[in-house]
Amino acid sequence: MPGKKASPKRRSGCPLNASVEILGDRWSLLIIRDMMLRGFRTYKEFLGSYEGIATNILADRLRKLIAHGIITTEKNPSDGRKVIYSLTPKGIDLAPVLTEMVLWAAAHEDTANQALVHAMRKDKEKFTSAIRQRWAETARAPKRFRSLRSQRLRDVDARSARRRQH
Amino acid sequence: MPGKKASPKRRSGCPLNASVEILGDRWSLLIIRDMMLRGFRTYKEFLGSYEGIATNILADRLRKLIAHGIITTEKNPSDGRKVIYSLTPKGIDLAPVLTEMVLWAAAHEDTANQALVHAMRKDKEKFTSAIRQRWAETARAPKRFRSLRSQRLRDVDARSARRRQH
DNA sequence: ATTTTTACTTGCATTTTGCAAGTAACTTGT
DNA sequence: ACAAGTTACTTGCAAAATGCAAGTAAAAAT
Repeated sequence: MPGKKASPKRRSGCPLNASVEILGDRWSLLIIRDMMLRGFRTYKEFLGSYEGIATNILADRLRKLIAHGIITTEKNPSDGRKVIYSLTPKGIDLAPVLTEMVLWAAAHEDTANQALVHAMRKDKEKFTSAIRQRWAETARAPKRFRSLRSQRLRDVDARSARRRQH
Repeated sequence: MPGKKASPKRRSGCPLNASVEILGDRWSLLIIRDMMLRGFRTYKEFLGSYEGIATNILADRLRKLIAHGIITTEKNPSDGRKVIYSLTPKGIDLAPVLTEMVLWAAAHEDTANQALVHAMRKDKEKFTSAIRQRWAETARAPKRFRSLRSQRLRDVDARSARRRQH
């Protein structure tokens, strides 16, 4: 397998350890969520997400996700300021991880977003393949991300407006 | 639902955010792994695990996992020094999360433990229910944890001996 | 030409992590 | 009974990661 490279200093060869070293922080998976479920593709969108990531942390996490081959960047040809972030196949493959984490929390913690949870619980396979499908579409036509609306993270959708002003 | 309590200050109601706030660090899921897959139940065993967690961090993580209802403690009646840690149903329900994280890393990173990965990939349902089953057994008879041997994390099993001496 | 937008970087305080060295309660060996 | 482990931690301190506010450069809009 050509793409598989071992990180120079990993604590162990255990696959779970690899996952935890790559994704085990408070922000990386939320960025993936925003891309996968909300169709976010720009720095500004990530910054505006409800949980309120700090700009330096966001830059750092995006850099690391790129380094791990989970996302890629390209310039927006119609607007030279914008950088478009996309999920790679490796990134899209995180859908099942995300799904299980959502279902676990929904089952055991007090959380919002019942619509999303129901959709996931009803048919995991269908849900993850829908994400895959939708992402493949938007890769060609980056604008349309409408079809997921009804299943989106409502509380996050509600107001992305809680960002610190300066 | 009686058991579901919201953490006082959570960044958002999104279930993924809840998971990430509870499990999103470099150690918590490794402790769960050691309990679930290796049958570890004491502080000393966790300390000796291959990745080499620091003792103060371990104490902190165990405290937090208890606070979140993922594990519980009881004293070993035959040896008053020992504390026995056990997974709660909430903790056992992390098996699918763990499984997907293992499969993701196995697919995209250079990792060891092909036996475990094959077993998981072949039949996820079977694997997680086997863990559930096995844990239910060991809850009654804490000693026997033999049946998982063949599927265990080999590199972790290999030598738990790399602990810093002082 | 000036202002605004976008994607960042920089500096600094706070928090978390990691390492080494204790310590208290209990058990084991003599 | 008593010294010597064992076990499950705690404490102190240095290093790294995080979070906040402010700044900057390039491109676009006015």
